[in-house]
Amino acid sequence: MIASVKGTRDLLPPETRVWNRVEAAAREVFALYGFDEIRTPALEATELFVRSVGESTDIVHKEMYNFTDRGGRSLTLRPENTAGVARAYVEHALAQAGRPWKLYYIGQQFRYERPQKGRYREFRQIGAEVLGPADAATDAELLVMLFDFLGRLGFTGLSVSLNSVGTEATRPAYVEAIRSFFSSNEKTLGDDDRRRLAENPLRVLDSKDPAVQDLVASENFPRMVDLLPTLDPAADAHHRELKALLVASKVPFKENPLLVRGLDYYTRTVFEVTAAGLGAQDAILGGGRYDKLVADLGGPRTPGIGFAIGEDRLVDILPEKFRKEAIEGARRVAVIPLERADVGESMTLAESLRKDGILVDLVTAAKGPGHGLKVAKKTGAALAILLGQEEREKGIVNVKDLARRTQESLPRLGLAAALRARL
RNA sequence: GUGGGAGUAGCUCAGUCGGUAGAGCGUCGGAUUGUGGUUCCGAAUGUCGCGGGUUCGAUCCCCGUCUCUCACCCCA
Repeated sequence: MIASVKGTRDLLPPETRVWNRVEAAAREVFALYGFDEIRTPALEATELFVRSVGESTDIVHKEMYNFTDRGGRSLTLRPENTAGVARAYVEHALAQAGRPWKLYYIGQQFRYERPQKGRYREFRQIGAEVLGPADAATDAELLVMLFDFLGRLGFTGLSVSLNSVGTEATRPAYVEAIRSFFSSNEKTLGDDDRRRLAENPLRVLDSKDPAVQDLVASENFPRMVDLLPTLDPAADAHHRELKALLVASKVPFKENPLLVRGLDYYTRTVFEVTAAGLGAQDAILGGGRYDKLVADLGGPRTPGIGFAIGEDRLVDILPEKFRKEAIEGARRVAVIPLERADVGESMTLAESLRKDGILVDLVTAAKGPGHGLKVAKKTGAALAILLGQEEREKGIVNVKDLARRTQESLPRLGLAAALRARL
């Protein structure tokens, strides 16, 4: 047997119904906010991720599926989708349109990691990006849209963690402050945190080491939000305006001065939503502003902000009501011809019912009515229509309610309406 | 890349102190050839994850490996 490759999985019915409903809700909500879909290739030049996601990240130096193609090009299966969107923005000179671009995507991403709960090598993300505007209202609107979407899925009690990590201009000063703080506490740092401090200092704020967590939570630990008013008054004003807008829009958020993001391109606003029930991988979505990314990719200096939702994780903790409704879906009718001679008539009947908008599953190859009913029940039909010689001659059908175990004879004329009343 | 747990029938699992395996559910056939879910009878399940070692003999012990799973790392 050939099995699916490590860290990938098949999504089978009826689970695919749930995924489809989630994606349909995303498309619906995002459209309401003026977003359009963008589809970028799963395969990109390796250089794209090196320059955007950043060489200091694990994603780039050990988690990418990259290979050299037959033409000698270094290609990579995208580990995230923001870089691809930014690349397309530059490549197609979208800046020339003189308008903000509000884009969303739904698609597979690939990272070569050890799989665990909520973490796969092939996973799906639903994301949105706004390219152009840099004002706080853009950030706020994006989060309003996000919670509109989450609310539609039935999530309650979720809240977004919010922080500002400053800009490219202020980052070095902040990193310096972090390093000097730890210079006196270096011995409490483990190997991982020592490495972080050297390679990607902001990540130390994310440490799971209790001793380090205590230090980071202590009063004299430098926090970006505290430094912002002096280091970068504009970013500080942006941050404060965003918070005010979120309060006004009733977006549930919590300030978290220790929140940082793993990707190098984030500036100013960063946010994350975590949820219970996902084990150690508890972030269902993350995002932030990336005001320098487009310029880094050779485009015109264009600010941007976006989020990416881990669809696999989202589906994993989806409220039961939404999941149930998606799986049960529209109620269906099974049409069961009793004999071979009844198949033609059954197909005609099925077609006419479908024209009236009824979901019909024609059960062919049934070995007798008993077997046909069994199959109908197993495929989840609500009603079963039995059609044989006797029914054909009388111009009726026998309709069984599979849940109630009742049967009644109904005339062929006006059958669709009669069925709809029973579905 | 590191560490823990697990791999036996389609599914959930039991079992053999080393003598090539069983239950329930499901599937298939029949009782009932135009009416299912109840009941009864019968049948098929499977290189016991894969490879090697020890042994007269390994599903069981040992080693390796793969996959799943949880955690670290990292992140959605």
